[in-house]
Amino acid sequence: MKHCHKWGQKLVSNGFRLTVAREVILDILTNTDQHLSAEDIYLTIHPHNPGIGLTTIYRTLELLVQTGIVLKFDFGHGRAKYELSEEYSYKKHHHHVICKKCRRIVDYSDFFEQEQEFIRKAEEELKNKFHFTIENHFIQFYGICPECKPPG
Amino acid sequence: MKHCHKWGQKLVSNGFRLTVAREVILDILTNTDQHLSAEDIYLTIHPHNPGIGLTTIYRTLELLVQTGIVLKFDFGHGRAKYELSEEYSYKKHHHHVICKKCRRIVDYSDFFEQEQEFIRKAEEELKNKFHFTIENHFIQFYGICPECKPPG
DNA sequence: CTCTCTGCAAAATGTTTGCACACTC
DNA sequence: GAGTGTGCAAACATTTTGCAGAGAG
Repeated sequence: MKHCHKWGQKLVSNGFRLTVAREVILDILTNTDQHLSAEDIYLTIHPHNPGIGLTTIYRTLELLVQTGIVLKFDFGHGRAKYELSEEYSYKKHHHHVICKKCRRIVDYSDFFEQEQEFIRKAEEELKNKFHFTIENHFIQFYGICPECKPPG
Repeated sequence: MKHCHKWGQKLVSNGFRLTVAREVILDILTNTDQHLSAEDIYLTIHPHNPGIGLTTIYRTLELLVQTGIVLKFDFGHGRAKYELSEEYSYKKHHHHVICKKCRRIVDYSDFFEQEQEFIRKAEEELKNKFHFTIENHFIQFYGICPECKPPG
């Protein structure tokens, strides 16, 4: 067993078991650089682990979101997408650029200094003005990618 | 008839008719400061216009999104929410702060200068780096509102 | 008279739940 | 054994679609 992953400890310390299904799902999420839907994960897993059903995937993802290991995104395309949260991912914190036509999602993490500063300040301002405790933020840009752009 | 609304002209000039159902739906959207789901609109309309069905509302909203009159939001709560786009709304451009517990959505449009500047620059950068044509952006902060905060 | 728009009922889609069994501690 | 975790099938909620009729130009 490879309890070496940070998320393994997190799960166990939260009183959950590190089952095969959960390991497999977390492995997929760890080794992809994409944003996967429950079904994406199911299809990836299924050839090697036909025993793991869609239900388990949904339940595991919900668990992982609750535990803060995974982030759930809604890009408005009818199905939720999941990715490891910054703390458990090799990827840096990033925002998303989404093509309205082909639905391609591009990560964008080359923030200029201003961006970090903006977020920090915005969260502070929201705290002062609305007394919200901000936990996270989603910044998404929608547009047309070069491939989908009409020629000319 | 009150063809006076900006959206009336927009619809007609795009080759669509300004029907009663469409007018009613647009009136609701014009006169609310909330983010309405298809069902919200249906329930608001129904007492006065029992003839307008949910299907029509969905079809109208889709039409309005295509035409750019309405923006569709997905806050991850299972149903899409709609509001007039800046161009057709009395409201200023704004971002959203969402309570994770009670799902309350607060608009937030008191941008400090930095925010506008950040968006302008980000869009420019995305254009240069990924050759995306950016059409709009969604900035959402998630957290816990004061009412939902555990006391103490 | 044509073409858009609409309601109804049915379908489709993504997600959740009930239940009985399997597995771990 | 007690309690967690799971698959299957069924339930669910939201949204979409087929079709035939109503209404506008």
